[in-house]
Amino acid sequence: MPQSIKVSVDAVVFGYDPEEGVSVLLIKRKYEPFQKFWALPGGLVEDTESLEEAVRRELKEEAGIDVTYLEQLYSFGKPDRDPRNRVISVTYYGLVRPKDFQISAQTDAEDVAWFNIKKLPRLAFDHKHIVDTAIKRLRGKIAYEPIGFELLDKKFPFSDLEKLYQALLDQNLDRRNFKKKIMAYGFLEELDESIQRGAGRPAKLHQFNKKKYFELKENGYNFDLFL
Amino acid sequence: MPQSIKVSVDAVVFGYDPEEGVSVLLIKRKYEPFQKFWALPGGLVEDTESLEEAVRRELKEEAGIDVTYLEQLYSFGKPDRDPRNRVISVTYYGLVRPKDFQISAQTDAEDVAWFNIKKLPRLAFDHKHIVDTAIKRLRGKIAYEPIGFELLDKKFPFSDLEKLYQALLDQNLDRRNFKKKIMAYGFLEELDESIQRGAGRPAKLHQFNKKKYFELKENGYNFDLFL
DNA sequence: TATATTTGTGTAACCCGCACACAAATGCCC
DNA sequence: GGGCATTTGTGTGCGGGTTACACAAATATA
Repeated sequence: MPQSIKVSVDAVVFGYDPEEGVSVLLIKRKYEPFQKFWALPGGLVEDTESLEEAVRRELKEEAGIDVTYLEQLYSFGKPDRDPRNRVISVTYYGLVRPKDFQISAQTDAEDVAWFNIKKLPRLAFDHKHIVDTAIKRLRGKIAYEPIGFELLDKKFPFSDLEKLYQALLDQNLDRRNFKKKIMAYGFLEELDESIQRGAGRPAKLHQFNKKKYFELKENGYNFDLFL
Repeated sequence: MPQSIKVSVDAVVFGYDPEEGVSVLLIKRKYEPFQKFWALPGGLVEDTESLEEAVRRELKEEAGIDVTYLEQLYSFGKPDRDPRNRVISVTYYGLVRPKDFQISAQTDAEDVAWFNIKKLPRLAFDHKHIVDTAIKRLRGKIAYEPIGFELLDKKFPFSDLEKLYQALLDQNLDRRNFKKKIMAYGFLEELDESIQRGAGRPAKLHQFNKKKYFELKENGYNFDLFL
């Protein structure tokens, strides 16, 4: 008896906005099962594409976005996770700057939207579980790799970074110590430009130097930020 | 056109012996492709079993072992990783006490053996890459979770633990500081028994207290051992 | 009996993480 | 225009934890 398992990919795409906090991209299902439920973007892998290609294709097709950072999360394979037939899902999580894209519902989707990770709706299939796994992973990851920058503008005030970490880790950070630690690594550059947003003293813009980061990493540097 | 992708599981099972170092369990393939090549134990997932069940079944069938610790590693899905047809492999890594089992080749396998991770033979498919990924993951993991004990006897001299970490991390550790740090966590108990192996002063036996570990973990303790 | 081997143990220096408060620059309201 | 609210920006000191380091104890072996 030949195997009859389907392979799909699903993506947890995170976005960030200093005002809105950390969000996840969801699509509203047009068809059964779980019609009108919100769900993760994803779909079946085609025979000739790699897993990562499949994810990027689906994200483009279903929501019209390209992620700047994409990493495999976990593979979910319980026999009954899809009521129709056996589907194992290889999941990924991605980071994106929401302002860079105009999201829009395409075929198969009735709607597309960003949801703050603290205010998620009911999700289809085991997608809630997948999102939880992704959040846990992201929290762990930012503690030892500077991927947070993928969520910020190219140039950003330092407070954006601080707020991002606070939103992700759900805890307050001491501004002075945080800046000291980050700047000590040497991959974050302070620019001469400033930006003014609302009230308060203007903030100097900062920029992540990816090349410098990789140089340091090559030389066996390591980056544990916090406990 | 329906999808025609097969799903398999493969396992990187680690074993340890204070004399031999860290080893991986491999099987010698009986059939093409890669006939007579060494490869990871694994095989196609059956329609009704979960991924983890599939791994455990294959390990039992192909090598006659039960692992004490098993965790998902990564899913490999390049279209051409199997020359016959499209197969994506969900891989796991496991830990086992080699002495607990008498490994033996079963159907499909011409032979089964432990190979020191520093002296691996050429491997079939992309299995070399999988093993490398597993080693990297294991190295990372033992730095923040005490899973090393799964590789040691229930009762062991402290030097076994020290040697295990040195073998895994490929670096020397200061005995006094290492013991201080480990014992400070409070989940390792020093017993009254001693053991004598070869020359030298007899060593007191130690034992990992799993229950205590989980208590500590519940209470929000965390365990980063080294940089 | 002497030698080699392995286990077992404490202290002092140093570095890093953490706590902590006030001034500077701007917007906004009156 | 002045005062107030808001946000950014910056340094020091204390304490705890990590690291470096050496010698005695217990046994096998020659």
